[in-house]
Amino acid sequence: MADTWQPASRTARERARVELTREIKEEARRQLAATGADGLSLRAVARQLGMVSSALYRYYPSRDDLLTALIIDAYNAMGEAAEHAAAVTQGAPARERWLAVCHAIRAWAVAHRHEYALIYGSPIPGYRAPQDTIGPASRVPLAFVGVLRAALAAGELKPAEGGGPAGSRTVEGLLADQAAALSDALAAGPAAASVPPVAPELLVRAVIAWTQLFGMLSFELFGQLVGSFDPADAFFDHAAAQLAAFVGLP
Amino acid sequence: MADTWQPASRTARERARVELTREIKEEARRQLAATGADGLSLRAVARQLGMVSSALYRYYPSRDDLLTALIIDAYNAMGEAAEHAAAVTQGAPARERWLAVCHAIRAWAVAHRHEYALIYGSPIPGYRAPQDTIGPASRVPLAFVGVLRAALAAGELKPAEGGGPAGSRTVEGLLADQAAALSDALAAGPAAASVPPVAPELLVRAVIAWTQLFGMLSFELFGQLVGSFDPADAFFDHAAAQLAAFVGLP
DNA sequence: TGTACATCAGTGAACGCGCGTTCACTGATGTAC
DNA sequence: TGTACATCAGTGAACGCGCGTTCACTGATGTAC
Repeated sequence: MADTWQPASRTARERARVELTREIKEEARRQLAATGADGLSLRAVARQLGMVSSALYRYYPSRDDLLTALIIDAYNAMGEAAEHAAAVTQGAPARERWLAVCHAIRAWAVAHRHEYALIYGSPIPGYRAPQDTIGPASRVPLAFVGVLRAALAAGELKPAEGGGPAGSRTVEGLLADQAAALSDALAAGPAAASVPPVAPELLVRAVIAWTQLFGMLSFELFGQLVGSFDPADAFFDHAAAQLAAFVGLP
Repeated sequence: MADTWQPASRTARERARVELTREIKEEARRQLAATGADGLSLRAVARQLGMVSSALYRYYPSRDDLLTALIIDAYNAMGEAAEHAAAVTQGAPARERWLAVCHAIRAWAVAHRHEYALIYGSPIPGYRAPQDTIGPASRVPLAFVGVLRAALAAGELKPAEGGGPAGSRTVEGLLADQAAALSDALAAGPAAASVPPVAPELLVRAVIAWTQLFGMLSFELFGQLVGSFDPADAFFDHAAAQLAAFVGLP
């Protein structure tokens, strides 16, 4: 699922190349974790690996390509954490699964703050993300959608209604269009097939929950909660529960 | 409210110093807006101002001090936008005021993306925020609290209840302690006096709303919504309305 | 199995760049008598 | 009002640093006959 495997890299050269490509990326990730994205320098990576900086160009054509590899890996790692939580709780009540995914994501983020910042923090100046990142980036939201779909299929999900005290705000206008388009894209997606479609109203709620979740994470990791809910565990638990209720999983 | 004024800076030297200190900061802000925080270089600022880089050290003892000044200014600018929206809508229904503050914050953020990233994006590596930032940083949350307090006093606010379909999750344990401490801090704060205290339950809801709001902003400004609700206006409006309902302003 | 040639990984030097900060200096502005 | 001294803004050169990327090269690994 993660890396594509050459059956058994034929020549020693090929084996060495695969290995070094991985080692370079791993050393880069180590430096990223220690210093953050701007602390990442090709020269430092090469130094640590005992090679000369120009040698790295045999493996990554530029610093940006190395960064891209790290970004994709980070998205995949977090996506895998989310998917794993969903898979492990298959069959459990949807609310439990939802919470499990939330917590898995937070756990990953807390354990990989700099990688989190790399993908969800301020954009890196001068860096433009290539198309290859959008697949990995959507694994997290898709994990949530998966849980919601299963809940729908099992009839566990209260139809999006009664969110605020005055009941649900209706989704209309441009927002409805965007939601419908997104819903169509999901229906056409790979994992779709014969699962129930997600109503625009629910989809909007899911996206709200998604932004809320990452808003909390960014605040926690970037130090915005220091004066208030600093050890954020209790706050996060509570908010995640509210979110579950919000998407229809009381 | 913003800057302290020398009655009428006595000597020409003093006047020049005040002015240049401001000009340096403004040029720095211009470069920040153009390139982002790591694009900010003392030498470039000096160049643009027609002086030699070492001259800046008469005004700011180091790059970090200049950065700090920009950060404080950014917090103050956004805080002022929020406070202004609250002030202008004084007397209006609380829900309207809430939405006005949300929109004012977004408007500022969209118009000042790089300044937004400076204060709400990934922490700058090697930079530690001094104490002076926490006052300005809390103006936005305090603006929300102010609106909620007024709503409480006017009896407009439905007591925090019925958030999710299954009713409000209760606030207990460590979370309750943290909320109580925060509530006390607010009661002891400057703008408090004879206004009604904010119940922990409500406070937690307010903080959830706060994180949600900035979660959306970060996603919008940092490009995470590109595939879904890209022109985010409709989505933001909808979510802000949901948030108002969530804190008890249907 | 052995030789001749092609491929490719890694080297080392260099290019060209920009940065933050320090320091001894000069000349103008301010102050005290 | 005028002079003597102190304060301070701005200069220019320098220190010391690190970076991404290019390029001609060498020597080892792989391939074809």
